[in-house]
Amino acid sequence: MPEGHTVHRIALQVGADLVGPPLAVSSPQGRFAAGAARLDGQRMLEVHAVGKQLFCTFESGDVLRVHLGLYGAWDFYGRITPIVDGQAAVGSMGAPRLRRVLRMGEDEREAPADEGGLLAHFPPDPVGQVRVRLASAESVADLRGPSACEVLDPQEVQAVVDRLGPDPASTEDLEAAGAVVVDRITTRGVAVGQLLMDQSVVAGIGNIYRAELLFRARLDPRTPGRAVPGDVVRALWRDWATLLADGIRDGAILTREDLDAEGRAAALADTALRHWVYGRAGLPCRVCGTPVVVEDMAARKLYFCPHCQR
DNA sequence: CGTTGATGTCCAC
DNA sequence: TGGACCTCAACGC
Repeated sequence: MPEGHTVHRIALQVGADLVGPPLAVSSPQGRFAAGAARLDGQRMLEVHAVGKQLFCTFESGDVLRVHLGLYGAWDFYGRITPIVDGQAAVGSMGAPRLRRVLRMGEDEREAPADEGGLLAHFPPDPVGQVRVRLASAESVADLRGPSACEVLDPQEVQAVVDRLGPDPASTEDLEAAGAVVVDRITTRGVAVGQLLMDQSVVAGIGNIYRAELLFRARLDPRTPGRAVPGDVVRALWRDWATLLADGIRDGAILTREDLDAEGRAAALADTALRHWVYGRAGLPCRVCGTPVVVEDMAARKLYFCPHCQR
């Protein structure tokens, strides 16, 4: 579920509803009891995402670092402020609603407000294994299934960030960041398909964005980094910035630029229509009709069109 | 109702 | 390189 766009959306949601007031921080599951006790009662001053990492800074200077791993998720309850223009902008007229979001899958699930009677009472009882609950008087965020959840000091945060490549959604100077990515790709003998997944090369790309970026560039994922022209890497970086911004806006990975408004709406409603090649092994390439290939690359599934991507 | 696999990363061998 | 982590939807029977 979580490629970079998801984590940036979570940062926006946490920022909208949990930054500011004193928070009750707990670990209903118990596995984060010590960390929760350290944060309990503090205000969150700031939250931001870098790549797939989420950082929440508290007034003591403690920073909560969360990585969702393969199947982590946040559930929000209570006041949930709309975060994105269009459907509903931060600070727009859109009224906050009682609902639940960000539950598994590429899609954000908005469950009926009364599902399972969860919202009959507020705050709702934790469901299942909740590693951390952040609760204000009006909003609750529950974290489940993360691969990382820990309290760091600012120096430790900096060390984590320093190990990450650029993230276009947390970088002011896109061109300078692009130069870093060009250097980190064009000097390596490793396949470009592997390098795009390497968070120390460029941050936030996961298996779907990897496959789709390479298709959009018509680039063979197996090409060694040093065999990819610098301007092609530069274009990949700019395309990543575009796709990431779209993903943060849409709450979904929709990479097809061939769709009209109606087609986009259909694709947002149906994962099977969203991608050029990801998840389409054996199905005809949407451009040339050649069956899409899937093969293993560094223990992950790699999808590509053997005709278009040469 | 049991099995499988997934948008990720780390660690031991 | 393979397993562990830890969760749940999708699928098969």
